[in-house]
Amino acid sequence: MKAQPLTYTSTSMQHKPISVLIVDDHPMVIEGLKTLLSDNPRVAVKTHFTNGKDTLEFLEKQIVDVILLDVNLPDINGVEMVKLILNKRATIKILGLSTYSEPSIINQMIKNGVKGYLLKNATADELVNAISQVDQGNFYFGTEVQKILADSVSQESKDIPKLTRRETHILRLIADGKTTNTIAEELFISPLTVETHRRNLMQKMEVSNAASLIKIAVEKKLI
Amino acid sequence: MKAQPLTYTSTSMQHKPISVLIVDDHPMVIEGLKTLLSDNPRVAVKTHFTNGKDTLEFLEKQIVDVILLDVNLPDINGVEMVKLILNKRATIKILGLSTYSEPSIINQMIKNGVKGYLLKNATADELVNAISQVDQGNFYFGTEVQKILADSVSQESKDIPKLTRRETHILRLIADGKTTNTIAEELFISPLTVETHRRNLMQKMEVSNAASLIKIAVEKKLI
DNA sequence: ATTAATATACTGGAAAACCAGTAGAAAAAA
DNA sequence: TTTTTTCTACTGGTTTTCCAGTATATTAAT
Repeated sequence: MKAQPLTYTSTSMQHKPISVLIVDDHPMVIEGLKTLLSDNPRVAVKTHFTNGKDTLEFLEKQIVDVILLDVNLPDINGVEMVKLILNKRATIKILGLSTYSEPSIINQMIKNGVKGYLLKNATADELVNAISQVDQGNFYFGTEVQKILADSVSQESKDIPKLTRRETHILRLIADGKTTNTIAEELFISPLTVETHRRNLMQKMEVSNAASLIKIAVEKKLI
Repeated sequence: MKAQPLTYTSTSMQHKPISVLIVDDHPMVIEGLKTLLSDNPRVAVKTHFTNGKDTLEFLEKQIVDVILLDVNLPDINGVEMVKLILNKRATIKILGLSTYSEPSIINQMIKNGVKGYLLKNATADELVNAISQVDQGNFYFGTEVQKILADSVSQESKDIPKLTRRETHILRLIADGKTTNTIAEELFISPLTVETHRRNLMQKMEVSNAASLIKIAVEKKLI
């Protein structure tokens, strides 16, 4: 059942295999991935590298469909790598790989254009599914990764102090870069009142200046 | 084969079909989706609704695996619906549906927790794949949707004045709510220097206070 | 009807930000 | 190597924010 090289089915037909490049500074991981993928005729591991520089050089001349990219390379960090690779070869699908899942890094990598993210404890099935999905141009993020991302998001939008309507309004105006006096004029109230609101806002947001106030407000999409 | 309740296969076992709820105010679309999905035994369309209220009422008592949710409902807008649905039933996977792809709305819906987004010109294969992926807890965003999202991102980060490395660094620190003196101490430079950088930043960003500076910086994802 | 929350407004003083102009040293680009 | 950019630093003065209180009229909520 698994020995048949040519098995066409209606939906998932498998033209030529997906060419994959593995980039990881840990040889053990490389071998592990190769083994896991060797069973599957839909995937062909083309070669591998253990650092960023060699990878980029290789990509000058050759191309692959999908890159399994470890986040922790010795020479160039993962976030930067994604940018450099896509700069060179915009069509390559990059699948981030990491043992741990640090939300900020994952977020940055997504921003830079990775198509998916896998933890290294992924099963063979997950691995193949992920490769196949990103090869088709879709995203793939493992359940655990999603959970971590969701956590970081919910943390972002959690404990947002409830602002009164007036406070929200004034916060928006502050964020627009308007001065206390301008706001006061606009709202037909005393500048001192605006000041008080600003202070209350800062207290509620637990910050000590308007800068942080606005940063938080913008980030939490309060305005 | 389909009558057997227990059929385990190694990889793609198809327990019971994925139960799907269609929510769209356009009957034509509903029928179209039903037809497209009727061919596939892995998907079972449970029922459909043409507005948000009925959908939410239904979900009080019953549950489905995946909801195909149109963005333009007559009573409740799509973004709001996602929030309301997930509030009630956090485990339901929502797949956004829309004829056009408005970046801002898509972004908001993603933020609110949709697992995927499909344009209405999707093929049957895409549709089934999307449903299957989100049912498994993965994300699915069609190629076209991704392109639109990428565009909106690049637009966000365009015409950003080029900041020097030092300026970027200091901007980040300012946005963190640190005072000039703190920054100076951290960077082992004079507060006056920090001041100069701040001024240059404001000039480059064409604003007249730190508030606007940070707002723009955060919005354009410079930091 | 009473309590609680919200929006309003003030004083007065310390700290920080903002503005305008100048200028030398170091690093990068030509 | 010369030029340009970037990073550094200063003077001196104005404006704004920030802090710590206090207090009253108007709304909501109980």
